[in-house]
Amino acid sequence: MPSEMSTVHLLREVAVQFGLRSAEFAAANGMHPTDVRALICLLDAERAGEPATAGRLGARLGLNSAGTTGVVDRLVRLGYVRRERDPHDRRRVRIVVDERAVALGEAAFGPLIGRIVDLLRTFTPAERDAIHRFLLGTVAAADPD
Amino acid sequence: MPSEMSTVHLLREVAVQFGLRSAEFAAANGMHPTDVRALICLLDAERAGEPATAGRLGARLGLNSAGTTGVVDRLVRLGYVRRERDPHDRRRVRIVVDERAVALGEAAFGPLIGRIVDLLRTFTPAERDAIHRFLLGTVAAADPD
DNA sequence: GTCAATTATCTCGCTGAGCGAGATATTATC
DNA sequence: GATAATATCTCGCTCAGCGAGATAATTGAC
Repeated sequence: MPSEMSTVHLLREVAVQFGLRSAEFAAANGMHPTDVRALICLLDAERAGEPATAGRLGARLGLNSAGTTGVVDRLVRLGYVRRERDPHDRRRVRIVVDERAVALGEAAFGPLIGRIVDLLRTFTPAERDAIHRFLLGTVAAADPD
Repeated sequence: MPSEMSTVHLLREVAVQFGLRSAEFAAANGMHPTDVRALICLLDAERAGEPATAGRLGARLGLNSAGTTGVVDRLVRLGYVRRERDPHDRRRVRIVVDERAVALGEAAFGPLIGRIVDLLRTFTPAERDAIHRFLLGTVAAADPD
C-alpha cells in the first residue's frame, strides 16, 4: 500500500528518466535535447492529425519565436523536416516530418516503448483502464490550458 | 478500453507537461530549466536520505563535470544551496539544500502535487496499487542502471 | 611506505542555444 | 483602405554546457 506521495515522486522520476534518455539519444546523434523533444512533438502532432506549425511547436517546447526558428532550422539542416507555407493562412509555416525522422524515432524509442507495452500487458483490463485514467487526469492537472 | 500505445503516449505527455511547468517556474524566478531540475533532484535525494554529491547530480542531469560545477555555482549564488566537503572522502563535495529551496519547491509544485494526490484518492486501493506498480515498472524500463 | 592509477571536482576557453527587440508578410477588423 | 492583430523570421547578445586539462584526495600494488 504505497503512499500517494511515493506515487507522485515515481511520476516525477519517470519524467526525469524520459528526459535523460532523450538527452542521451540527442548526444549520440549530434543533436541537442530540444531538437529531439521537437521531433517527438512533431511526430505526436502528425499521428494526432494536428497542424504542426512553428508557433505550436514553440509553445509546446516553451521557446519564443526566435528559438523556435532555430530549432526548425537545425532539423531542416539535418533533413528530418521541411517547411511548407500553409495555403489557407500564408503567414503560417507547416512543418512536415520526413520518413527519416519517423525511422529515427522508432530506432531511438521503439525498444523502450516496447518494454512499456509489455509491462502494460501484465495488468488486467480494469487495471490498465485505471492507469490510463490516472495519466489522463495527471495531464489535466499539469496542463493549465 | 484504451490501447497500450495511447497510454504510452499519455505517459510521454506527462513528461512533456512536467518539463514545461518546470521551465515556466524557472523563467518566473530568473533561473534556468536545468537549475530547477537540479533543485528537484537535490530535494529528492535529501528526502531519500541519499548523499547528494556534485557527481551524482551531474549524472542525474546528464551534464559533464564542468556543467555540473556551473549549475551548483548558480544555485549557491542564489542562496538555495551550499557546498560542504565530505569529511570521509574529501574529494567529494556534498551539496546541502537551504530551507529557502524547500520553501521554493513547495510554492512551485505544491499545488500540482496536491491535485495529483487528490486525483489518486479517487481510485480504489487496488487501482492505486496497480498505478504504483506500473510507474515502478516504467522507471525500470527507462533506467538502464 | 611510496609511487602509480583512479576518482571527484574545478578552471579555462569556446561554441552555439535561446532570449529580447524589431522587421516583414499575411489576415482580420472597422 | 487604414489599422490592428497574428505568424514567422533576422539580428545581436548572453550565458549554459562542452572538451581538455589541472588539482587534490583516495586506493591499490609492490
